[in-house]
Amino acid sequence: MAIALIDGNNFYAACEQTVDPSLIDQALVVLSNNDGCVIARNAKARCLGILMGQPYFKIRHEIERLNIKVRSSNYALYGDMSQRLMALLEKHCEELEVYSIDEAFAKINRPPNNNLRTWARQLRENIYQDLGLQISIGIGASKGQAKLANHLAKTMPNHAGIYDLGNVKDPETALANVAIEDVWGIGKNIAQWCRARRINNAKQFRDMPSQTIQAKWGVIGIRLQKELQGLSCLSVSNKKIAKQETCVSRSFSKPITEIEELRQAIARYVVLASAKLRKQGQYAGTITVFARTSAFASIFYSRSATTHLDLYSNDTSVLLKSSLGLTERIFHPHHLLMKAGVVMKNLVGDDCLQLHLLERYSPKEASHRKHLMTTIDRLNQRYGNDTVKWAICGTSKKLGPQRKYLSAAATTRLAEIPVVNA
DNA sequence: TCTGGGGTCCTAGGACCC
DNA sequence: TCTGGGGTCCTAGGACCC
Repeated sequence: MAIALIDGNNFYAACEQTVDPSLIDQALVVLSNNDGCVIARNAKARCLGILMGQPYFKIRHEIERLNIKVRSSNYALYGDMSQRLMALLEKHCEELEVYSIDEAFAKINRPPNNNLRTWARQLRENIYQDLGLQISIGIGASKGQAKLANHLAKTMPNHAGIYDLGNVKDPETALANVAIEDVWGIGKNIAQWCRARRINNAKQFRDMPSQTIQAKWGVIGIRLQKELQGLSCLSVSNKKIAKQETCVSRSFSKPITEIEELRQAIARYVVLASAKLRKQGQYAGTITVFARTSAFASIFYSRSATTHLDLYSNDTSVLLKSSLGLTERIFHPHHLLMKAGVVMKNLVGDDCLQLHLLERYSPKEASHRKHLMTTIDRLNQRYGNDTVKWAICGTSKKLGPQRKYLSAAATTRLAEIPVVNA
């Protein structure tokens, strides 16, 4: 059994190009919420030296000078394209684990001749034909190897987006060519630690004494190493695992200094988080709200406050009541607050919801409330997020994100479908 | 002036219990 | 002066991912 990692190349940028043909052949970057920094770019923009994570305001002039196109992130579009991609992959793989918006692990049986290239090539063709998206496929004996192979599929131009660590001539050299920073699971800190010990690439990490790794990085480090050695420690599973927490947070487009504004912001996030809970079929037992200055502020300020609910809930008005009471505890009038959020924790599913002697509502009321929430969710889903609003959320523009370069909801809104002139 | 958002897993240490 | 041992639960913080 082999494991493949399949992902969309430059996914966000590619999605933008599929719905706007004028972007094809152009260098393109996609910005984060609030048009903060670069979170995706296509090959052309990369060649022009645009890096991931660069703050937009720092490179705006350069981007204009180089005539690079810019888009604000459009998650409705990416989410929808992702669903289509995953549905297609499911058809072509034995077992599929959706790992992120543009990635999935797949289990595949190796054919007797050990050659999976034919399967992979066919899959790439199908996806391109149906969605206009390019994918890369990495194959190995474990998730770690599959990730590594996927990296090689992208960086070795003569492999046409497919790399099978279990069926190539010289995997050792390829491994030695993967910088330690590019290994899945190795971030800034572990990489720094490795470099200091002259462990500079994936091969050296795989072969270093495991006791050394164990002593510093514990089970996580050991697991990483074993995965690279081809010993599978992380299983591939298509089961949806219930979330342990759910968070909604945003940066503001301008700093806020009034408690009323903070209250509105928290209210908006609670409304979104409650809808998320209902979609996931979960109820929260604990709510944390937080507010902070910009991470780059001269004096950093950050406060959080937590409350435990008497009864688990996913009813927006119940959660609003509990969380708004916490706002005073996190507000500070002399700090320019730039970001706030709410975290729902201690989540339980429909199936293991404990009944309580002192139920909040009578059975009849409870059923009414549930019906009300479902109706609100449906209306908002169908006609857009703010169709039914809670008055407490207010109308302040500061709290909404800045998205100057937003593309159309081309796949999720009938009125915005791209028009093709024959 | 402007620097994203939403997650997971693991560990250490404190509080508390018997 | 002496001041146990073993366990659980919770939280904060570190590290990482896309």
